[in-house]
Amino acid sequence: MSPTSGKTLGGRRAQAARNDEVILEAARAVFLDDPKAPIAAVAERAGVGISALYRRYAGKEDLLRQLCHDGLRRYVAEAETALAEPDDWAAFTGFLARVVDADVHSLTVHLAGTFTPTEEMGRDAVRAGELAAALVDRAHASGRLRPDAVVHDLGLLLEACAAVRVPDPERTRQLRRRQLAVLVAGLSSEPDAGPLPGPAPAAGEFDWRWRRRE
Amino acid sequence: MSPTSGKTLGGRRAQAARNDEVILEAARAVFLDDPKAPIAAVAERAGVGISALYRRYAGKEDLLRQLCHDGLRRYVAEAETALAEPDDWAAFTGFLARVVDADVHSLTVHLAGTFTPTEEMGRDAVRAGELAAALVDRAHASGRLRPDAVVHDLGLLLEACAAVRVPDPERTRQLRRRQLAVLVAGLSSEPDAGPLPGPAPAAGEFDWRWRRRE
DNA sequence: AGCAGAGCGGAACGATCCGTTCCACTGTTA
DNA sequence: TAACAGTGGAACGGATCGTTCCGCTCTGCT
Repeated sequence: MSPTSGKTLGGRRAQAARNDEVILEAARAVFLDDPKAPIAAVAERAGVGISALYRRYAGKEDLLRQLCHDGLRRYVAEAETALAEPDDWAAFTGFLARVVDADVHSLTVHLAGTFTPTEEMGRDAVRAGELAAALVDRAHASGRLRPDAVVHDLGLLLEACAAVRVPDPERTRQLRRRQLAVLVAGLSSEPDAGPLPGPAPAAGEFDWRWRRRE
Repeated sequence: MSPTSGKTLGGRRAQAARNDEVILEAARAVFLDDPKAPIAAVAERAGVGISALYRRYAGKEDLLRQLCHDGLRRYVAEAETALAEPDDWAAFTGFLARVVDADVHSLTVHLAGTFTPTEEMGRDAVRAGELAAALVDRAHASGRLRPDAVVHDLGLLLEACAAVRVPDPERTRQLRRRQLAVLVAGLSSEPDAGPLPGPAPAAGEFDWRWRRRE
């Protein structure tokens, strides 16, 4: 059986296909950490040479654009998933939680402005806005969202959560969930249900900021 | 009367004294906007030459350190002012509002790690932590702060507000106040009092992100 | 009046960084 | 075994930035 037929690729082709994923993953991690990171950092993180990058993307801008677009699509997908949820308030809060967990906001927003967007991205952005508006409308309809909250407050809220960042990704997720809980409680018109989630932020947890960055 | 005597300096000396302020102000504005900004940008913004900077500071790191230390001192000062306020909850919220308005968090945190801190800064940082803890204790004592909130939640909260940024500084302040209101409401154990402050974020207000940054 | 020098503007320099290109090499496919 | 897709990484050229330096101006003193 020829290696090109069937689903399983062997040898070099498989390596190349795997690299597709590895590179995207590395790029995501690197540019989330520092939007201005050099492209060589992506290659290093992925454990590949620079050529492997330039074989797939016309240049840095192309990679950034793709990455950002992926984030936007993820946002839209999460919104669609949320709209399928019957409970209005749960749809709203679940959407926020998943978007925060996926770190989508950093991808779409902090990378914006570093490339010229495509028309398709513009369309997706409009659609993202519409879906978010629908979620907010339903949250309003449920009566649990305070009346003076508007769609674009979501932007501030997501920004606030994305701003929370510590070296450990899992801990970052926990702290963001906690932050989100406070924000959602603040947006709710009803008294809060449970306690704040996750281990509370501790004393030495932000000292790393003061370590010399190179 | 000799220009060197008395308080009023004339001519060149006055110009120099004025430059002291102008340069610090420009540096604040520039590095708040972009912590990695070149030193030439500070000079340009201040309307002076580069020499005027190097006459006052040994180098970029020196300027950054001073700027950051100023922010830290401002934080401490605001905390002390707040502690003089009789009402426990008002002291807490007032402190947050003033720190957010002064944009102190960006100065101390986003500049940290770009210079080697002095011992005095370490002492001031400790003191800042103590004062913040005192404010949180009093807020807890008032009964309006939800019991599971801790001192270091303030760090997250301030970070969240600092993350809000639009080109216009005054509008930035308004949006931050709104964000702060949501967060404070979320941290409060009692139902919220008034509506969210300020004009709500509007549709086209975040499009600037997508404009090509140079 | 005249001089010494503080204060300053901005060109020039050297170091570093970064995106991109290029070439030699390797394993695979036909 | 010939052709080539895929790759690693050195090398290049341009850009950026911190810092230095030189010449000028205006001031304050003698």
